[in-house]
Amino acid sequence: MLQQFEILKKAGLSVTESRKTILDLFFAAQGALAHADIEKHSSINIDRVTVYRTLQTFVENGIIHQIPTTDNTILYALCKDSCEAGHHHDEHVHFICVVCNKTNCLDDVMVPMVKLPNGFLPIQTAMIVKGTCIDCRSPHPQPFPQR
Amino acid sequence: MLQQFEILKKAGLSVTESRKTILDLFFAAQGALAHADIEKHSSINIDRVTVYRTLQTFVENGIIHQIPTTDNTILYALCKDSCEAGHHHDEHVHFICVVCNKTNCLDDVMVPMVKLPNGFLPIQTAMIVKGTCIDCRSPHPQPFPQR
DNA sequence: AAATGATTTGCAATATTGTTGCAATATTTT
DNA sequence: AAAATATTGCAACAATATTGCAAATCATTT
Ligand SMILES: [Mn+2]
Ligand SMILES: [Mn+2]
Ligand SMILES: [Zn+2]
Ligand SMILES: [Zn+2]
Repeated sequence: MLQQFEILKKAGLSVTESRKTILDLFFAAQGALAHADIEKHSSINIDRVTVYRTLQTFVENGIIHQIPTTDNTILYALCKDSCEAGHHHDEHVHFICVVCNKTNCLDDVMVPMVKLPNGFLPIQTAMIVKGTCIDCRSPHPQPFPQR
Repeated sequence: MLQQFEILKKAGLSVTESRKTILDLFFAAQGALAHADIEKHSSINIDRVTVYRTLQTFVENGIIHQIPTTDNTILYALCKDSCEAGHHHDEHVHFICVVCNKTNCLDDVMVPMVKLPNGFLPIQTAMIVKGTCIDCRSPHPQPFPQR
């Protein structure tokens, strides 16, 4: 209830209904969200355009980070406190379950360093692991794929 | 001239003009290609739909592989010989230059292993490094961004 | 609390990107 | 060369993304 307010304030952004609502969705979500997940969420009625602009603003201000995918989609997930505008600090591994399609931030698994050939100067590294999550291999798996 | 023919034959695919032409593009390219790069290539006149279907077929048959991105796009690059239908074998690092936007397969840089928390069973791992390439830091940089 | 100015939002219009069915064409097999 | 099979292009459609602008909301000042 108060948390979104603080995050937006800290980022120097106006505190609007849309932004609070979308932040809420991220807090409630068990994994990363795509634009479509937000737009099509049942209990929400925010214009597509506003969703686009909000996500962009949040990325630019270090509130959420992007996760690359291989399906013409971008996933977004909440940043940790350490992220700042322009300079993200979340080089953790992302895990995409190929069964339920849920994407987890493995906040405790850092992306390992890797030695690049001469001439390539790294700025940021992403690591995406595809596989199966525990829910999808347990005796009582999720009945349906998520996305 | 003969190479595309062999690749298509080996994959058990019909050898068609479109497929040979698109394969040519990949051989000529200095980096990975997006759908749009192919569709809009000057010296080519293949229907959008055919490009979609060709890329899909090539991926399914281990001729090209996908590279995840963070801009509602999928990049594609030629596979090495070791790739087979259904089972790709190219867990190498990909480098995206943030200046010229060229994407390189670093074929010799393997994606490092990483220990996951309990319950996450990995199948495939991707690693994308963003940074600047040598061309874009040399005294005579590329005049214009590519994409 | 009301007024002011700055920012954000929704709408409409448009552009771009992706999907599907089907007939015409090209390729492979006989 | 003919038959069988697979691919292509077109058309229609669906989904996704971008832009300008007026109305509404939010922050700041009085
Ligand atoms: Mn994350
Ligand atoms: Mn590659
Ligand atoms: Zn799962
Ligand atoms: Zn470059």
